[in-house]
Amino acid sequence: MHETLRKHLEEIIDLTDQEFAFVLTQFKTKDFKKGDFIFQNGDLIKYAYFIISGLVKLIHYDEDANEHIVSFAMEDWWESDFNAFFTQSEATYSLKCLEATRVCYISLDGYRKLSKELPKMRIFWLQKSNGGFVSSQRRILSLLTASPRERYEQFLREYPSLGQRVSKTQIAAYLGVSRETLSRLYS
Amino acid sequence: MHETLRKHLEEIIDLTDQEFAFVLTQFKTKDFKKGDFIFQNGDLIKYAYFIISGLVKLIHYDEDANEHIVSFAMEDWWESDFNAFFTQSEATYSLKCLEATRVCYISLDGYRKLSKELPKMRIFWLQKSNGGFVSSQRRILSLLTASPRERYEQFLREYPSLGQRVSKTQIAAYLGVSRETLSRLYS
DNA sequence: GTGTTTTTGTGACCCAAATCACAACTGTAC
DNA sequence: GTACAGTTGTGATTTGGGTCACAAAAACAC
Repeated sequence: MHETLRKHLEEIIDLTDQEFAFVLTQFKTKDFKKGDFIFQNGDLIKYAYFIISGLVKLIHYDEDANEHIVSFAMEDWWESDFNAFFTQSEATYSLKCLEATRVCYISLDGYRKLSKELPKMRIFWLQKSNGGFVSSQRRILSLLTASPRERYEQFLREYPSLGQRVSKTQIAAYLGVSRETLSRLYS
Repeated sequence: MHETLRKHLEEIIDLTDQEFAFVLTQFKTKDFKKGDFIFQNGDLIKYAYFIISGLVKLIHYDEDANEHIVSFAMEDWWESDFNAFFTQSEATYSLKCLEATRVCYISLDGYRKLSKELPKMRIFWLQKSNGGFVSSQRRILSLLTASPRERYEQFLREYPSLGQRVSKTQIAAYLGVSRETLSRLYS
């Protein structure tokens, strides 16, 4: 099971068995059921989560309790309220499971310890962070320029598997359109 | 003049005079006039830019040649088409000066050399990258949830100086609304 | 299985924002 | 100074997408 994590790390950096064993000392594993919250808006965020299996959504509730999806995350992705994690403060987002999900999670201390004792982890995290930044900018551009139909097509192109795995209601909340508008796009 | 860069780095990491001197060997400086392009859509992106003074916009042109502003960047900010920079490929964005602008720029080789010889530079870049990611997510949320008026207010709160420095037309292209709609917000 | 909740499609209606158009008001160049 | 380009406000008109409402179809619980 930890092989998933190892393979993920080794896409970017090489690790000896000892090094990986050390990495693992900083992680714990936990299972969540469909519908569970990994954390909620207002919680103190102690951990960053690596998803071994399953599917989650990072959401924000507006004043009218409408849900907006900041991102989906599935197998092999990292997720957290990273602002709250790095500043060890309270979440403005919530993380909710769309499927039964298994995660490995690490504390900020663990994160720092790994960075310090195993400097190549910083290379790993830097690359992940850059990747996240670049894809956020792509999403901003999509929201600025594209019509609902185009956004939906981009979404399907970018995450083909999610087209099936996730309800239209969820996709609509991710694209920033109403459920009804999304429904009418392909009719 | 290089003091701007040094102070900026030292907000995150400490540097000796020698270390900073080494950092400087990897940078060059260049001046641009108002209206100049630092790079354009299609250019091979060799550099990342640190802005010493001035103001630029990172833009994308859609099929109808309408301009959409992905981000503004001013004194003390980094900017580039980071995807193109890290993969040494062609820009999908353009970077244009809204004011006369002086930049320090660094190549990907320089970036790597610095990271290697001065590992704390990785700490610096990781922190910058995380910051960029977090603020992009905030912008995504704003585009998903907020009305044009709210987005404008958030913009003024986040970048009070830009409210004066930048024309309404530019702000509208950043907020994703038409010039006319923005104009009607405060009348 | 049956009953209940969630998801999806579709119609009717409405409104916020886009678009088009024009005039007044900056600048800034020479 | 005059000329010219860019910026801003504001009206008239259109339209894409939101909202409300309801029914069919899946998914889930027990």
